[in-house]
Amino acid sequence: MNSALNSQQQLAVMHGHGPLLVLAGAGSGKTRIITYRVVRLIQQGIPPGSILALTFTNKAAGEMRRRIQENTQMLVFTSTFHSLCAYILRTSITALGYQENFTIFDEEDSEKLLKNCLKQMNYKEDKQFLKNIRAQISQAKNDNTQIQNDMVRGIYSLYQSKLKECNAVDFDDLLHLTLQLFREHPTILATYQNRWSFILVDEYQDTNTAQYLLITMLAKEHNNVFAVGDPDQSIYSWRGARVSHILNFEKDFPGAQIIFLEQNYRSREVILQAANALISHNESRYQKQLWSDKPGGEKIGIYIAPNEYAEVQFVIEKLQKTRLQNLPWSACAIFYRTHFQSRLFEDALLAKRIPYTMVGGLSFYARREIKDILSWLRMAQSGGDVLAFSRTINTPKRGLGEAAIAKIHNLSQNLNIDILSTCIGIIEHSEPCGLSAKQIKGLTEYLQVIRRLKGQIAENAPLPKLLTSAIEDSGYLEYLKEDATTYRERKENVDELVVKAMEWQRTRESTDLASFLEEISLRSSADESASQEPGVRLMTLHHAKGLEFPFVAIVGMEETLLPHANSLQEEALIEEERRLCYVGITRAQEQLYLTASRYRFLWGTSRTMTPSRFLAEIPKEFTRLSREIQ
DNA sequence: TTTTCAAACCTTTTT
DNA sequence: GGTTTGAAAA
Repeated sequence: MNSALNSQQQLAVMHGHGPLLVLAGAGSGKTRIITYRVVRLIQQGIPPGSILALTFTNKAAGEMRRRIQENTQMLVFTSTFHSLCAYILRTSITALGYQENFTIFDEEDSEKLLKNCLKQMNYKEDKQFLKNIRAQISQAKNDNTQIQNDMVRGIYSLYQSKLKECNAVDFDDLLHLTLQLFREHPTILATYQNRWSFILVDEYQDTNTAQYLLITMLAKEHNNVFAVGDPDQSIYSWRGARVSHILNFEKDFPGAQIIFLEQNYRSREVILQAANALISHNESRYQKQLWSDKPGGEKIGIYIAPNEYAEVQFVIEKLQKTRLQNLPWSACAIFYRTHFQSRLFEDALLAKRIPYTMVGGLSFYARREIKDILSWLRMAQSGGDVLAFSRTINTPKRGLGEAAIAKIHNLSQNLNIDILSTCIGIIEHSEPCGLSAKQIKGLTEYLQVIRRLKGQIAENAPLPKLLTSAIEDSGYLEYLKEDATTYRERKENVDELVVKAMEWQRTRESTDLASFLEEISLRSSADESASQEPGVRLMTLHHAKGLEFPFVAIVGMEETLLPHANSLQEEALIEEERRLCYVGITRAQEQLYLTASRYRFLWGTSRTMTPSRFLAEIPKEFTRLSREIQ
């Protein structure tokens, strides 16, 4: 199997013990190297259970696990950092004062909770402020730093205690609490240090400090870290990723070796030359020159459109031309900087009856009806989940609005018991709470549904059954019918959820509710898109990382879009935008188009746009101008 | 408590 | 430009 590898790749795959950093350019077979190395380790007699492979998405983890299994018939622990942490916390979180059936809050949940905090502390609740505080809390957790500002620190501590009350953790907590767990309980850390003697990390350039610390802690015992990454593809600094981790590797892991992979197996030479030229405009970077053994290729098509409709039209024409060369639609991809740009392309593709799939965007599991249904299960599983409570208690209407929820919540604080127990207390022990007779009746009905669900969970009822109960017994289906305009779509989604649950149950080992809910909360929107689906791919440049397509169009190549307006003030941010553009370009195998528009309708008015500086940074010899305008 | 309508927001990227 | 949110009326 190693015969297909070049000498540098072989060195990496055959590497023995000790830390190794593979600086791998775009398309140089990064992920393949990790997979091969794991296979090699197993063939050498290393127990599969002592290998840990970390990837950026669940989808990548799944693919790697599958390939390793195909080659060795062995199962290896492959996961994202977040899934790994959820796994560790699931068995040990009680040491930190949470219950082990904790819930993982998504963005929406944690934002709502933080908003409650602001309200309670009488701070203003406007979006800007909320976003700012949230970013600071997130940064503190990901950077492993303290918050300096007293006010923000106060909000942070209230937010954390509310999370604990809900028996919930947010995304960043998964990393942060695992770090805390390892620090405060060295014996727990030791079990994992002993268990995983070989640690492999993909996309190392995008690890944040918390993730970096986790790796160093876990690897302390055996010092076998195998990290693969490309500093030129670091595009997540806004999420706390630090390129310094990859640049300091030799210092952090003494005795580390470094291997460079500079042969690109993906793109035509002309595309690669353009990419090299573009990225060389970044001041702060490691010099490297990627080369391709696929000579020539069609020059890069550049088109500056008079307006956004002409831009869309141009891309569609090129798509149709490509289609004539017998390529499936799924061989084509359109990349854009921000999600809202997808709209025009969707409309046009729909009109032309060209099939397409959007990667990312609103996740299936983020839809309102899906979150409502899942909240019933969350509530039945963990009675302290205040957000799940307020989501379910009055949907459908039971006469228990915001005021009633506040009363129940107050009582729960006074009695110091969770929200569900409080409700039971009100009904069964007539705990005084100031609710009207009608509201008491509503609450009784609500509890009956929760009780039935709890009973079914206790009896280990199959998941689809649980979901159907949550949908039907709760009166949710009737509630959906109230809005005839959305009923059909929502009903379809709800049915789809049951189907997904059946599928899930069929393919997993552990089929309990907790693992189902956990997997859903950790699944990113990028994980959902099935790669077998037909159709042109629409996605953001961030989503494009790790993928490749024969045909690529990067659209909206304009100042304030790419580079984005928010990055124009700082050179470091512009360099990250340039890397983003570089990632996009290096996804293309055969054909690449870069397009911009002179005018664009934004925020309700037509605005004049300037072609992106990145277009000018690509030497003319690699491009051809399509249909010159003006 | 629920419904309705005007104002406010939006458009960075995500595990 | 379209959607979501909040304050006032029913």
